Amino acid sequence: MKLATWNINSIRAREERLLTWLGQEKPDVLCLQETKVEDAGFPIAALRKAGYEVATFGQRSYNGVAIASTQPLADVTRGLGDDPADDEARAIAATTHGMRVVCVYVPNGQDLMSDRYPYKLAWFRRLRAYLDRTASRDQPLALCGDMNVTPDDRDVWSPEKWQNQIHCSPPERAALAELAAFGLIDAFRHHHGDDKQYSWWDYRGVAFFKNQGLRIDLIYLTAPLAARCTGCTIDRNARKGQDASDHAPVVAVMA
DNA sequence: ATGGCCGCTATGAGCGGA
Repeated sequence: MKLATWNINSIRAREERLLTWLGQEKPDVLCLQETKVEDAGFPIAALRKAGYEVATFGQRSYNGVAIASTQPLADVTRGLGDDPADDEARAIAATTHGMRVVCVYVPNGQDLMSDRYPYKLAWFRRLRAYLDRTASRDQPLALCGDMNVTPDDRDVWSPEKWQNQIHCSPPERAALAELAAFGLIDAFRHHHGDDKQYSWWDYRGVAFFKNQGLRIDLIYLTAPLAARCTGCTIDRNARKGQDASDHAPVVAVMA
């Protein structure tokens, strides 16, 4: 069973690329972030034609998450369910292929002085509370998505340049660690020792060519799923060429 | 030191992204 996550950076701008990738990689479940479209504009028919059921939680212009699966999606929930005033579409969950799948797009935070920074840190606490409230570390659960934080310096092309910058600040890393303390294993790190591989590269300049990236797109697995996980890879090829998202897909394989 | 690219929008410049 193949489980993937991909910050697609606009589902409408990336539809053809996504369908090509699905045809090549054939994941059983795919979590999408930054779909950037309201649900009515999501290309559900095209995905259905490709063999996927889809649950969406979108909004205009920004954010937006979705889960696609080759099997039915049950018990779909949208948002974190704790704050009706927060209308940012950043979380969707569903049960499929015998596991609970939680797909998230964590707030970027902009910079450490922005009011988006405390919102980001609070969002991590809310996500942890959501897991505590709705799930168990003993169930097969995958938390996938764009965490917008590098877990540690192995996930940063230049820790010196990025020290205390957004995505790398100690409070963000502590918030991510506190989330993982729910009982989650970073599938990529679990299988790759100290490898420096990235899932995002800046569009500007030669960042991708020079492999100046960050690993911020993660697949977290509870122990029952991690025990079945035989590998986790970052599909750097999907970042190549014209009209690529600035993020690469991350793929985990479960026996 | 700064910006460099990209997608979005009751677009034509500004915002957010990371």
